[in-house]
Amino acid sequence: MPENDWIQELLSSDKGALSDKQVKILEAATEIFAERGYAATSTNEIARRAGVAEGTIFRHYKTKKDLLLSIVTPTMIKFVAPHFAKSFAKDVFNEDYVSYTDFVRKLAFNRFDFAKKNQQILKIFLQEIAFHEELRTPFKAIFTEHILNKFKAVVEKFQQNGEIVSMPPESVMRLTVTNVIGLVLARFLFLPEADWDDEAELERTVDFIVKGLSK
Amino acid sequence: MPENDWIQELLSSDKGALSDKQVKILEAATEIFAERGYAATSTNEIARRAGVAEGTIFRHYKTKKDLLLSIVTPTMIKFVAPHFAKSFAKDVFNEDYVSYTDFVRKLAFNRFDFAKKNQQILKIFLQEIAFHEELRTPFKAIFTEHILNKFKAVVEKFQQNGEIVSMPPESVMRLTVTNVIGLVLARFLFLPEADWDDEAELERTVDFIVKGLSK
Amino acid sequence: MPENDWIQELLSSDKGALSDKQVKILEAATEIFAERGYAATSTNEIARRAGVAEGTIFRHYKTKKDLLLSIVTPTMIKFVAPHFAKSFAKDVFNEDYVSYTDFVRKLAFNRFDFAKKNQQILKIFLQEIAFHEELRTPFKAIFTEHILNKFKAVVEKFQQNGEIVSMPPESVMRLTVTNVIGLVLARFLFLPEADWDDEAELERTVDFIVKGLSK
Amino acid sequence: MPENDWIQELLSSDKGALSDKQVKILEAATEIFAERGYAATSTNEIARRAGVAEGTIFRHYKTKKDLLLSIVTPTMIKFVAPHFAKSFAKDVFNEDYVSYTDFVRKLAFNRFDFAKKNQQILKIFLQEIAFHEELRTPFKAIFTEHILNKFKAVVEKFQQNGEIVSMPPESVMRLTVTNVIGLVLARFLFLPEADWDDEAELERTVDFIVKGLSK
DNA sequence: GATGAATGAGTTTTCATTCAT
DNA sequence: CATGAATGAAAACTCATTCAT
Repeated sequence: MPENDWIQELLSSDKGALSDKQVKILEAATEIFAERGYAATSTNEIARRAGVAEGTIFRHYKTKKDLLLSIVTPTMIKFVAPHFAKSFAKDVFNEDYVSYTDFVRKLAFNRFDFAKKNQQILKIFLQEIAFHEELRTPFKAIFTEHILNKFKAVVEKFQQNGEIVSMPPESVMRLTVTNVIGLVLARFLFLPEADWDDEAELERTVDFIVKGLSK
Repeated sequence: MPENDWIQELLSSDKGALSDKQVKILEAATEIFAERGYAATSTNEIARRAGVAEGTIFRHYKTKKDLLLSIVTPTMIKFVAPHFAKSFAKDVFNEDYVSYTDFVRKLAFNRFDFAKKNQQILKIFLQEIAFHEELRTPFKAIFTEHILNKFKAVVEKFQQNGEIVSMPPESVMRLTVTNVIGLVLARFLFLPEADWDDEAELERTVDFIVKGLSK
Repeated sequence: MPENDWIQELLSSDKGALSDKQVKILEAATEIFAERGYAATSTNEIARRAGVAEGTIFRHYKTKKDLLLSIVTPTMIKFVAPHFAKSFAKDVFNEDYVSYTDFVRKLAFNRFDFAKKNQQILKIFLQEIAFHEELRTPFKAIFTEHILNKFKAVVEKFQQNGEIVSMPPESVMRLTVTNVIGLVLARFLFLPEADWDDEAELERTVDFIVKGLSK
Repeated sequence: MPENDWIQELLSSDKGALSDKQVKILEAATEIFAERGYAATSTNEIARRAGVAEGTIFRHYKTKKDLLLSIVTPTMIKFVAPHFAKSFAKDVFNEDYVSYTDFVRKLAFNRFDFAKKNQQILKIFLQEIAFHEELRTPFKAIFTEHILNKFKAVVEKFQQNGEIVSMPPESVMRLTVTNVIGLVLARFLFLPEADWDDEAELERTVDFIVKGLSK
């Protein structure tokens, strides 16, 4: 079940003190939130699928929303925060790239892999960020602090050395990110049943971005 | 309120027999569905914002889901079906284009404009299509029948005449669509507050797509 | 539609001023009350089956209960009150009988015929008399005044002349009535689908009563 | 409260795991269903009379109809199914009778006693069987399987030995049953206030049936 | 008279949350 | 710690009745 990879990571992370029941609750909630959406999911159903009593959920999570945040927030942070050794930010931004191509390839493959392992949570995140301030605010903060400026620096570096076209760095970033996310969503959300050659499609997408931004 | 443009069109369309209260219900429901999501919206709140009794909603729409479908379906159809004279399909696909650039520009400006006028409904649609079979099935059917093959034909034509690169037409379509939708979402959903130069950003996006796909 | 015979009679009776729509409402209500019961029937459904607007019902009948009473009361009265020329009371009680057999035969055939023509209303009556004081009180009054004493007199007459057994007249009446009603209910309510020889079964029932009560 | 005898039996039966509140709900529902009829009873009122929250009802019974069936079905089954040691079927049909008189007496006293102890439920049953397929179908099945043929065998035996008259056994059964039920209904439903000498009335009824059917 | 849209009180049912065991 | 019965507030939906047209 690669969609629940995050739980393994949670378990092996420092907080690690998750009881057996707690893990089952998180797994069940993740599944059903992804299937039906947060608001349409009842705690009763989560309890049943997790094989625990309804009261047990509230022993570990004060409210249903607490449960949602407990599922989504760590992944959201892991998506960005640099103190996770193998994280995106470290991998992608804290290295020196010889070319924008290099950078985009790393970015795309890295995030594609991450999405593959966290499909359900990412789906929940995408659905719910629109409706929960508690998700939106920290996400914006983390994103701005850890990603935005580093990304911008990378873009400006390769604009200055002439590899990529002169336009507002925000536009470059938007176009780059759009295509990575677009691939991920098409692959895992919209057309998961289709017959994908992941490697080839990733390469095509990277080539497309780079050529589109080339001078 | 350009987000509710669709109601004007509904009113002027053949079905047109919408009572005053019915319009208010549709407007209120659209607003709140977009704000909080379908499942988190109560009919009581819709009634209050619409200024009608709760029972009135159910006189016009058998169930809450019926109300959702009544809001989303017409827009979904209008998005595609060719018998609406000025529709997307007619505009974009039933013409001859001298270049893929031409086609992409038309597509991007046309859909950008449509999205601008139908922000709320499109947001609702994007949120809810994941959870309602009643939305997914007809959408797939309409999309497949009215868009897919025509789009593919356009792509293959310009692949044959050498304007765009040789790769699976599905990939070309995906990359093209991703960037149009990506722009629309960034503009109206994720960063509506930012300082956008719509014209310029559209042009940049079109150029990017075309250059990225050029041979 | 012999079950709605009563409406014909209503029409031809003195009140006779029933509009076309009114008749349709009475017919529809009778049907649905008999099918689902009074409490489980909505005025909306009555209106639809009658082919009139819901408001029209309330133009003719102040409340839903009014409609019920309008359907059930005349039949209930007709069942007993002597001023309807051809009524039960006249037929059965105001004549001289040469034997109890004679009397029971008349009673049984007469009421069987009446039930056959008023199945639906009788069903409604039986169901609803348990729950509506407005039905129970007048029924008791009419029954006591017009039936009870006359019936008792008949019984006592044939007890005195030795045709039937000595026991409390109330018991004789109960046993007699039970068997007439029992036949009617079995025939029209419980086992209407069975293969009945009405004539023979009536005769059997009459014989049974008379023999059971003989000295 | 002899009308609720069934609950005692339910409690002492194998399922016995009825919580305190559950018993109160069943008692309250039985009372009000009998008073006003199923359709005219609100779950809110049941909850109030039972002294529980409305939600509690639905924790134990998925729907209001479920509650009805939970009340009526066990009694209905107990009325017939032979595996209840002291049940009607065992008592009445599985013994050898020396005469039809013997049989009718046993039947009448036995069912009279049962009715006395289950007045409310039997009233609900009689009212609602007309409107609920879920009640009608199992009742017919149970009745046909456990009663009909055994009863018929008894009748035919005494027709052959000449104690009772030659007529279709169905008619004999109808006349017999009619008078037992007729007595029960008169006694407990129609005229419970009257001054009854139960013993005497039962004897009269038995004598009447037997004499009426004698050769 | 007839209509049917509108009402609002009421109905059944759901659900997050609590708490005694 | 875990349970699951109980809660009560709120949800979706129904319905008899009214009233402007």
